[in-house]
Amino acid sequence: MSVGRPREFDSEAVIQAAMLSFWHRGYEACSLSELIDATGLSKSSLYQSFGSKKQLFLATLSHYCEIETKAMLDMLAESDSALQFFEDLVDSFCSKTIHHWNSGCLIANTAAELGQSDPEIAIALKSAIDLFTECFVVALSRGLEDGSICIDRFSLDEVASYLLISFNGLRTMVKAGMSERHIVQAGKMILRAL
Amino acid sequence: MSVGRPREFDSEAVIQAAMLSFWHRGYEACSLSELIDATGLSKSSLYQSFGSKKQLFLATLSHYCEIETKAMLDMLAESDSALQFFEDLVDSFCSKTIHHWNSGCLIANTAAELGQSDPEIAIALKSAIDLFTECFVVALSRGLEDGSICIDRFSLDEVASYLLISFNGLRTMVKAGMSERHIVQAGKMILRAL
DNA sequence: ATAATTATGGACCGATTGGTCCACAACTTG
DNA sequence: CAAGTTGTGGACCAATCGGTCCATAATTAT
Repeated sequence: MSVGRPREFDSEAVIQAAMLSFWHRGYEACSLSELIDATGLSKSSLYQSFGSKKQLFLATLSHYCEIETKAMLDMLAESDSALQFFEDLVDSFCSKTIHHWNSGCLIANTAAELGQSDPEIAIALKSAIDLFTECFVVALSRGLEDGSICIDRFSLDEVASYLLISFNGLRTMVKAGMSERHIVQAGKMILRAL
Repeated sequence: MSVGRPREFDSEAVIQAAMLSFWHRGYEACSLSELIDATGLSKSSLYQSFGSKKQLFLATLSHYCEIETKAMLDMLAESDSALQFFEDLVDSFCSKTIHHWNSGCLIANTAAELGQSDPEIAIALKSAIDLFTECFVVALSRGLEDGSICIDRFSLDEVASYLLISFNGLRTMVKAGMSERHIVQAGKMILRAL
């Protein structure tokens, strides 16, 4: 074990709490005092452990990618078919309309708010895109195997990108307050491409 | 003419300048001093004319809707067919990948950053969505007339919503730095629904 | 026990935030 | 010209921003 006073908090729990704050409020709007309240850490502990607000944010971004892709792959594994997986995924986006629990997708939010303005965040966004795309590629290829999905004229990663784009649009528009009927029908139209 | 000292600036030009600042930097990140620099107004003139940062933002939102929908309807009027119009629209989104001139769509950016957190902005977002949807409905019905577009199983406004959603996803992902090939191919897939 | 190391809380920092206020400039109307 | 009205620039404001620093607590290694 290392020398010195042991840390009194669970790093992952802290990142999880910070992630929720950033997710709900956006990067700029989420102040240090909010992060301190949410994580329960003192300012100095936060800075000692993560260096800066931006670095903490980058950590939450990669944590987000990790848990979201893991959740999707679990969901895929339990689905009867790949198509069913995608339908359930779309349903989960839409159902959040009702519960007012919607904060969109952290990646899409970050892309919209910060885009390419910061090089480090731009890199994180790019790798997040790649990760989610890869996740959908896995699902799509299972769909080709189990016959629930049919793809022609496009490659797997192109279709995966299409889904990523459409799903992000869907979640953002849910957040924007689009009517549930339009969201649900759009979800069906998106999946008609499969 | 009204009594008192006449104002020395053009309201629309000020809103246009403010719009560009908000668009490029986001609501929270765009500070008052930036707005003052961009508009050329003094702080007191800005507050006298618009009341607050938020109200100025609301004004820029409605200005954005006005000029963007007008531009789209002009584009539609000059298109050979409605399908051609949508293809050109998608091309215009994609070409911005190259020019690094991309700031996404102000409505989508605002939805992602602020969502339902502020009631007045939520209302503005809703009416923006309705306006853009209506714009697409017009284009789609022209497509039904000129035969360039075929719709079955869905109503006009549902397809319009689908396009709004997909286009917003597209523009956000351009901003996120997705590769041009994936963007272009996704654009094609989106339009396959028509 | 003591030295070394790390964690923590809180005081403190300059800069900036959105916003107010007021003296004065500039104009119209009588 | 005087009275009335509105626009403008800049001084000013409390609050908050992200961030630093340091004395002290808590632990391990010697």
